[in-house]
Amino acid sequence: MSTSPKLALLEEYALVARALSAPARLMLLEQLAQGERGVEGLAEKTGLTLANCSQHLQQLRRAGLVSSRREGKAVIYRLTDARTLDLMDLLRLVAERNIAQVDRILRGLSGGGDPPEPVSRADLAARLAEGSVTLLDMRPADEYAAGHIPGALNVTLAALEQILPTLAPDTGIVAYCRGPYCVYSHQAVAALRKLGLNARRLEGGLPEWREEGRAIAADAP
Amino acid sequence: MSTSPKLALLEEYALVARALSAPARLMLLEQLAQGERGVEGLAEKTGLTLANCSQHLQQLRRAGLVSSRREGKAVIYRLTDARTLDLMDLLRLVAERNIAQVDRILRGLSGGGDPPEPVSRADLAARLAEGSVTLLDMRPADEYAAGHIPGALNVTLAALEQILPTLAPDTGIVAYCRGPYCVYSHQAVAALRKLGLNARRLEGGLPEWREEGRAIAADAP
DNA sequence: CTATCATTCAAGTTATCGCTTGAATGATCT
DNA sequence: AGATCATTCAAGCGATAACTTGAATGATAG
Repeated sequence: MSTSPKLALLEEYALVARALSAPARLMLLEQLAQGERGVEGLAEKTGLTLANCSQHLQQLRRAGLVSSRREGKAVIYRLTDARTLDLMDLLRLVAERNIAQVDRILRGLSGGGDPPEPVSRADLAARLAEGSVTLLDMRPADEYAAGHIPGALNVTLAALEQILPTLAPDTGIVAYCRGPYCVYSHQAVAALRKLGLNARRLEGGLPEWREEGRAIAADAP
Repeated sequence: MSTSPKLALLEEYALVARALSAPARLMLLEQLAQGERGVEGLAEKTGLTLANCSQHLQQLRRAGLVSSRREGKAVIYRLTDARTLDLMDLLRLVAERNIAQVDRILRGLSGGGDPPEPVSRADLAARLAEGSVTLLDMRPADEYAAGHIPGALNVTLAALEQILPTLAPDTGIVAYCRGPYCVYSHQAVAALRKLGLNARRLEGGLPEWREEGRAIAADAP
């Protein structure tokens, strides 16, 4: 045999890991976790050039993390299955627990202080049912339109202060965004707490919410 | 800020993935899953040169996957926690399900036919308790000595045929080795089935067995 | 069939990785 | 303290990865 089967297997496992080893590809996966998309849309969202984006996507496909189908002239990519999300999540978990630098960055995002515990998805669902919470969706408008948690208000970071007066002052605020890799909800919570408001992040983001089979609202396409 | 916090975070997550993206480092992790070890021992087991092995270990440490402590002049490395094992396992799972090449290699290891379903650890424990199984430990003798499943017979692949006559002919045979990355038990089962014996692999390996809190026997050190 | 559009391929450049070799630490032992 | 041993650092080499640019492919629309 040319190379031992054991090494051949390890090469393949390593290929999967290597696919996850570039920030650009992690960004692509985060986008795909929001829902399937064509190459051009992904390139635009991530700021990659078209050709570069296509190459990254092919690498992800070789690793089995994403799949694609043709639709007219467009090629639509999507996460192969929920295991891809699991892998990303575990990767993040290991980094958060074991790498000091990650802790520093997260602390910086929270404006220095200790960030409050995130709200679990079950908790949020319960509080939404009884109407005792203001829910903010911090993602770009097009992603909000493609699907969001029912009752969520779509706000950008920049517009955050402007909508504050319209909020009921005594309900808690929960912010969410794309998911655990996304920093928008961190930044929103930091900004709100600086203003003395009782704000917390949702644990995970929209993909995790959807994965659990919870309700999703979407604007007509 | 020099680079955005989001990118900085992704760089760190990517660092963890990159640590898993070289076959040499996966081998090191497989060894460390057996138990902690010094650099020299790891170099010997994996066939890496000392300096190279040390560099790989440092990369794993930067990623938070392994930790180290000094003991006299030796530096002992170990897996940081069970999450490292989880990550390796998920990596393998994605590769097995989504990469056709992996299937081909595994089929080749099983001698062409469809490999039989592995035996679960709970099943094995039950059958060991009632004595209705012959258990083979296919790892090198020193790893067997450092810890093995009680009642297991230590055999090398080469010596497999010689010990066959000593086995009770009507009990099932279960083989295990280092864990899911290890091919010894695959090869043992293929060889035994070729001889018409009822042999199956244990699901996972010793690290998973230990992780579940099951009994381990060890020779006196 | 030709034109068009989204995507992919191919070639080239710069940076990084994995490995080797030889020297430098840093903790023990006499 | 000096010698010894395990490990780490540093420099150098060949191979590979990421990104850019420009051309090729493949499906649709006219």
